[in-house]
Amino acid sequence: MSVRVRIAPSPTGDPHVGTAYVALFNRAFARQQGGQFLLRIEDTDRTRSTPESEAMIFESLRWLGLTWDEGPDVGGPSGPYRQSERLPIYKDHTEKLLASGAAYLCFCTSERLDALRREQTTAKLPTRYDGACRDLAPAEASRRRTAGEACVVRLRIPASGELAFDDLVRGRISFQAEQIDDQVLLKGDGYPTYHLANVVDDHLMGITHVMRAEEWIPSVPKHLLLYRAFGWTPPGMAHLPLLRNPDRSKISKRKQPTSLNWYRDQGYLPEAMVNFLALMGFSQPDGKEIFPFEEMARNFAFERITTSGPVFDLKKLEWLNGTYLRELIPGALAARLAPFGASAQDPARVAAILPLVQERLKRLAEWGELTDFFFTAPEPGPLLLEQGKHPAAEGAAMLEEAAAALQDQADFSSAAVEALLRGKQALRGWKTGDYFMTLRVAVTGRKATPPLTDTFAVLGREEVVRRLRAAAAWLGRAREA
RNA sequence: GCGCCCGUCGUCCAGCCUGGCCUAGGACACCGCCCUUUCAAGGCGGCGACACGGGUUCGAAUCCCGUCGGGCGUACCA
Repeated sequence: MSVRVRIAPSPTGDPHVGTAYVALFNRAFARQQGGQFLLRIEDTDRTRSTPESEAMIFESLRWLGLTWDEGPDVGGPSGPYRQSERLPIYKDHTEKLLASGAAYLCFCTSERLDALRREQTTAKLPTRYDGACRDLAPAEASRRRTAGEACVVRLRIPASGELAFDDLVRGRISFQAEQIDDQVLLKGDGYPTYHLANVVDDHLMGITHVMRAEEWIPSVPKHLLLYRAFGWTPPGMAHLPLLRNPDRSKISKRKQPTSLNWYRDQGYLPEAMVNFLALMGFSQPDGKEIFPFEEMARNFAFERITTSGPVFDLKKLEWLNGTYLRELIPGALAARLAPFGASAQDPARVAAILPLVQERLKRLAEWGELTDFFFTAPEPGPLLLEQGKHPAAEGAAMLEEAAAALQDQADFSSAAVEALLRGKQALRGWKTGDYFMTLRVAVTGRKATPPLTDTFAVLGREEVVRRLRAAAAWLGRAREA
């Protein structure tokens, strides 16, 4: 039987990094096994689901290259892939459960339930449904339902017994039935809860392995009971660790960026993002840390997945991104930079700058701040006074001399300019660091830049001379003041 | 509270299943040095962990028990 796996995100809010994480692992397994990877939208929460959110999920997963074989937008043999479009299916299955007694109708109001929960909490008791409707006579219950009384459908959990399964990454996990609550399966609005929809869909869609986050482990026994009640064989289950904030709580937007949009806008490369996510809980047999998706798929194994929750470390992501950025060929880098301002700039100039900033770029969004002085002359300012131990007068002289010499320099290549400047500096006995830093600040307005003469070559003679003179003039005025 | 999951450097990961090869290895970060006109990149080096306590064993990071710690769940949310 061919492997079929899925991710089942809820379209609420921004596309979450955790969704991409789980998608990656599922897709890697499917790829390795030559199986299918499906995308199912779990939009059973009517109050929180939005089409915008769904669209962003599609978009960001595609951005990461985590595409799916079947899904709401691409179709497939097991559709519909949006749970809101499968309501009759859940209804039918609920009726079967009701008929067999595996589930029952519950007429308790949410007010009563809330009060019950409060009492249990203050009494330090486990908060659970008290079973008020559990033993209603079926005939009586269905009469009340037909009469229009509001109700939900609850799963009837057996009074005792062990519910266990073998997690593919964690081994055997078991629960005692008495600890489990009679879960709601069908809500008052006729929509299924996660538990019902998830089990029914996974079965009907032929899912062979459920790989999802650790937070779902406690709901497995309910699912097991559902599979049993329907007479179905449960799929293999693998629970991935939960991504964590630096304080080790479950990753959340208040403590850490979680939106895939944010990572895209910051200029993290999708391939770096995928590689980084793979590093969270997965490792290559040879210890290699930089590898593409295909290589992850090749070596994927449940045994290679870690059980403890990894902290999402932005620092390491940034490093990884930098390594991917450095490997890009110039044309590719220029294309990636287009959305970050480069598309509005002179392509020839951009191309000339690229080799100078490529190894200094950690995120594409840094492009602007790293290169603005190539496009706009800096305003001479006090930073000029801070350079070296020479007085303002001498600084002005340095700049004037450099400007004069450069003005007559026909060959403006980096090497030629460097030779000229070094000659000047040696002749005058100026300290190397002092001299070049003064020139640097004069021409770029900052203390950290790509190699100076390379920068000069890109800017061109006219521009460099103009900036040197402007800075010298400023220093001259500063001396008078 | 109750249930479940987890516990190796600050962080990610290797080692654990199949005890000795571990005076615990790699990566990020940090610190220092080298290269160097600055910043990067690169090279070299440093700092730094088996949560604790018992047990099993000739021998335990590895097996068992307990304690402690962290996390998740405990919804007509997923």
